[in-house]
Amino acid sequence: MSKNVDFDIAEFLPYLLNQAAEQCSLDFQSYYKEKYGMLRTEWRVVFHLGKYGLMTARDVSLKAKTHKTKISRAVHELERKDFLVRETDPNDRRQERLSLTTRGKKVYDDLQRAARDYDRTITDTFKDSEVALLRKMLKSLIDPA
Amino acid sequence: MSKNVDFDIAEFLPYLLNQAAEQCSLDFQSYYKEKYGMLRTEWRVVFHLGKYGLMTARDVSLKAKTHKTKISRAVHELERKDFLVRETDPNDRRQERLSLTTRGKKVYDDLQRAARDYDRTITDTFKDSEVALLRKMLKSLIDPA
DNA sequence: TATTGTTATACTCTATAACTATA
DNA sequence: TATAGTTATAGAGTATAACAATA
Repeated sequence: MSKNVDFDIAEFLPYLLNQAAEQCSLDFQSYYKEKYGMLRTEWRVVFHLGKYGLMTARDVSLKAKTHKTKISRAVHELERKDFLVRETDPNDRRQERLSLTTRGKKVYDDLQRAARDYDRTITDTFKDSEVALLRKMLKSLIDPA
Repeated sequence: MSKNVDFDIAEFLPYLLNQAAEQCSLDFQSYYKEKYGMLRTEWRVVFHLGKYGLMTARDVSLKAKTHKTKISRAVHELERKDFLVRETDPNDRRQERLSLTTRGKKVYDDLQRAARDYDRTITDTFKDSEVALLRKMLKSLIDPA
């Protein structure tokens, strides 16, 4: 057999992160998927427009750390569902100013509340200091300094 | 605009978990993908067989918390790549006993070392107690008590 | 030449149902 | 009837290159 008997995949961080992310993703998906038929990138776009107001696709792409092709498709779908509108920037006609429709804003308010509730649910069992540390560590894993 | 100005998707746990998981996953993928052409479920199977020796697909499925259809395909691929062999259990001919080949064991040893190195790399900047807490919290998110 | 956004394409991953063969 | 494993299929997510329009 192997000499490295102490290594345990069940303790391997990429594995734990993947399982935890998948679990939480599935849980929260039930809000935006079943209620609004949205996909992951779509609610991310909605969240950004809801929080920051008018943005270009590029802005969202940078903020959400999501590739422009994903954003492009999500925007297209959200427009089709009447959750956002876009208008060409007259000063630079390559860009489009994206903003939520009234309907989109309602969806944002609803989802944002659901997100906050869900976040509370899963952090409930931990101390505030522990949750703060968790977030800090995750951010550091995402963006190694 | 919205009244809930304090909600920030950049602090939303499912979002942070997903980004961190994706980042780590990509990093570690370079080991098993580029070197051995393996996919995620494949190295998970290799890791389990490497650690626990002979197992059935069902055992792996339970241990790895991975659906049997994924395991089935991964096993098929690993067999094709000559990383594992299977033999029907004579006592219950529905089951197959899976085990790594000599080649598979070498791959396991190599990947396991790489995994440990990678795990050290990303936990290096944190205190041991912090890493322990991180793992504990991730496990609790995966399996809410 | 560079940038914004789109389209095409391929690959990976996930989820589910239907199936086989055995028990 | 139940279980181990397979196959088919669709949906979701990701990655990249090539492109049009504009700057």
